[in-house]
Amino acid sequence: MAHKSETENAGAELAKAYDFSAVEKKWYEYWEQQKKFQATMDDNRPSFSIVIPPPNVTGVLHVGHALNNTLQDVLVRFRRMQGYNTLWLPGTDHAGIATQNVVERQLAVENISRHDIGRMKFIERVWQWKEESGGQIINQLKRLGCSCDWDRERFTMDTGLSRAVREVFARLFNEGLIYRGDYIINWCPRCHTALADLEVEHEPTDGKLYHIRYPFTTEDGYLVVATTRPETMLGDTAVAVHPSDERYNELPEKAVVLPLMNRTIPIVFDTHVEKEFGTGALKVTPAHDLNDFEIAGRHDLPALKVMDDSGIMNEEAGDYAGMDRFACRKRVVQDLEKLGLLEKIEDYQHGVGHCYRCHTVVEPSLSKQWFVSVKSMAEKAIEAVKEGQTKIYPKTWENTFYDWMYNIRDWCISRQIWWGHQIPAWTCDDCGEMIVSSIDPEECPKCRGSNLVQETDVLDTWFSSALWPFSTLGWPEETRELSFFYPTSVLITSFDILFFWVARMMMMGLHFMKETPFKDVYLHALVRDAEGQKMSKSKGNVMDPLLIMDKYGTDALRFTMTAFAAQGRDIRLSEDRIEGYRHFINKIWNAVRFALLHVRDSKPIAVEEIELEGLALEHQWVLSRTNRTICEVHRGLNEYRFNDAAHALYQFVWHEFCDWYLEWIKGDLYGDRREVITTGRAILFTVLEIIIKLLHPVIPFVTEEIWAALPGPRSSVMTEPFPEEISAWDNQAAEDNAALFMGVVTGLRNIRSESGIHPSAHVKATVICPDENKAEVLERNSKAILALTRVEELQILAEGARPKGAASYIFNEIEIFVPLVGLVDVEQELAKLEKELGKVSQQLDKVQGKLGNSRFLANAPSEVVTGEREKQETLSAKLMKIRESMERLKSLK
RNA sequence: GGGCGGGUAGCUCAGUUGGGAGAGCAUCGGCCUUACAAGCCGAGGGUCACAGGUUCAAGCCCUGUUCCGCCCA
Repeated sequence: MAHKSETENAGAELAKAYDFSAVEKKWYEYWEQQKKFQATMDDNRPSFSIVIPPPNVTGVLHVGHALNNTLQDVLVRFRRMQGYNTLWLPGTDHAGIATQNVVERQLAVENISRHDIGRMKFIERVWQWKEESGGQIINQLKRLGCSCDWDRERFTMDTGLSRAVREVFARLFNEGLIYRGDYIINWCPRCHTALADLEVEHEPTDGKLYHIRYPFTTEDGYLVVATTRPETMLGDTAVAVHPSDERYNELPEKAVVLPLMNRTIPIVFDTHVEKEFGTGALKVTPAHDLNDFEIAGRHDLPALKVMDDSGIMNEEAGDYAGMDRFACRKRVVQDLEKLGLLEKIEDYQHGVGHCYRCHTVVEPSLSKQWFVSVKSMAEKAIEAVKEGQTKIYPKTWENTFYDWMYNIRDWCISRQIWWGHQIPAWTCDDCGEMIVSSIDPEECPKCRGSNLVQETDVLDTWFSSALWPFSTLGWPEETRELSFFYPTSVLITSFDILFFWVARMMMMGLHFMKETPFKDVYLHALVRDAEGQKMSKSKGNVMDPLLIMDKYGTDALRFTMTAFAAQGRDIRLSEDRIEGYRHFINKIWNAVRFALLHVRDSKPIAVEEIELEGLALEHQWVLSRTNRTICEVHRGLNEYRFNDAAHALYQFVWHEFCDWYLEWIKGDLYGDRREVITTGRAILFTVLEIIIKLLHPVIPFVTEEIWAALPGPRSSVMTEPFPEEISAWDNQAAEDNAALFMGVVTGLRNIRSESGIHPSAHVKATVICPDENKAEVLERNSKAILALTRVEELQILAEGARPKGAASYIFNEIEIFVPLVGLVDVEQELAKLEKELGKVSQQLDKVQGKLGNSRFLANAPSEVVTGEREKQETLSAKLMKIRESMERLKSLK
């Protein structure tokens, strides 16, 4: 046998433990350099595409990203290996408010505000910040191993996407689906901008419910209204009651005096008033409450703003002008108290809206804003899901999706900030004409004037994100990319942006591309800490994936994420789990080290060339198991059951390939029969290669390192064909026979362990197996049994006298004995058997109960009945053998 | 108030047309057996939240109760 010299690279010895740190960097650089991630566009291959949920340009990688992007990469690598034209398009989002906040904080250090430097300069600063420190997350995604096509990286503010945004805006405006108007919107007094309804987070807050008396104008008496925001009363223009509320059937007059302001305001009747709330009388503040605004519209009431954009009371607030809204609240309450107009104060828990960016309490406020009329688009999106053009996984989210889409309200898209896509609308200073256009107009189409002033508001960041699946592919141009990759294959994202993003992409995609943007949507869960708490900086329970990768390696993190990604359930992550999967990575590494000792001079057999007929049981078995694992991995990944795929791999690699197969074939490999050695090596090599390929999408780094160390010429495992089902390998008989073999081995090990026989002690064993075929299987594999159990001598008999002083184990109809000359602990053995007897007879009772039931026999399918009959036979045979064993032991006493 | 999800071993969770309760970790016992102590071998551990119903048969289907979590108003 010719040995290759130690210096040769292929098949070189691997280090004793896997050192991921050097390996990860090396391979990522290699992949990037070799352009392995680049999308292909071959006409004769199917396409698979994913657009990344663009992280905020201000973002840093958190565990949620790690989960999200691991799952995407698993699918992308899987499909790429399968030969699809695969595109994973990366990029970042300009994150209007968040980014503006970052740069404003920077300016604050220099003691300047954005207003000091003006809009142009400020935007320059933001771009400068973006170039210097934005997009850190891109490198962090690379660290995670993401195989994105980096040459196609996009940014929501880049030229192409900005063009798409303007195009969409202009078209929707011309179609009448974008309009501008005065409505109540959510205003953040800190960010100085409007927010969409979705951008407001409602938090249960312990507040007060103030009951305030509004006296009648001439008569004695008063109406009592209840409010949680008494400062808004300064802007009240009416009081409303329900027309069928008996308490207010006979009002002395139809007006009251607004306390503190001494203004007479009418009492109106409106069916939208909740009779059960408070006293049933509602103060109406049209400029600061959505419901009130709607009531005012029905009754033609004026709207009076009493607060400015910073939450400071304005001149309409009379004596309270200049006060902060919360200070004003206190003062108003004090003053009412003094006037004897405060009926009572109750503790009251209610949801208070906060800005999702800065957490300031949001103020509903009347304001002129731009809106998208989404009703008709929402209907199409609903239809697309109902018809299955887009499938949502897990399916349970479909209902939530419908529910929200049916109740959708127009989307406020204007933001009063500077960083973002400035709305492409101009007003002619000369004639007042409004011009909306995708390109900058040079003159007013109406009066030919050139004094055009552009709208200062910018668009909601989600407006540009909504276009992501087609704007990134070159729309509005009809590009080759669009024809290849739109609609995308699947969108993978977290459920918490189903409405923010997914729904809006659906609407825009259907509207402009006439086709849903993705065939599937997979919504994954939230990553929580070990206690199930949401991770947050303020709680201090965040786990930094970068530190995790430093400590345990990227592959360990990725495997953990994949293994825990069960549909519909949040992930509780703790370091213990990641550590556990690092052990798995190391296990693979060591299995390969072992294999390399043997396959160095071999090569794997081409799958179709394997002669299954004459193969030894261990090989037939492992091939059968390999094939089933291939199928399970396919199914798991096809159906987004990532955890199933990961568990199938873990179970097979560790507990079948390592624990059984490798131990089993040692006898072959270390034996002296050349053809046995050759076959053993070849099969081992074949299976090993399949395993590495199967694992690659989940754990790309270690598999690539291993792949390179395997003998033979080879390039990247990334571009190897992914293993497909090999149905010829499916072999139930081999699996049954292997189970028999394993049962006997386990029985012997059990006896050794339970009887306290030291692993190095020499023992002999007897197996009584009445079934000829089975006995023959055991006979053929008896050398392996000896090796795996460290038994010296094994007797396999069809029948015969059971040894008396022996420990025993009963496995189906097979009895296993290890004679313990004079050493057997009779009491202990009896106790063991007694326990076993109890278990078995309980099982038998259950089975006999069923078989004794005529309705069971009549109704159950025949294979179930047959199964129960077989079970009955096995169990009663076993029971008999246990009894016999016990008799023999008792005779020793 | 409305909707959704969950309650299965000590912990975290699988359990896909109803038909033998599973995994990982943890625990206990024994082992440095020539790939791996980041390992190997063996073992123990569950009224599947509770109550009822459908069925020959329920962790799974139906009804109710209860607790926890999330979303919306």
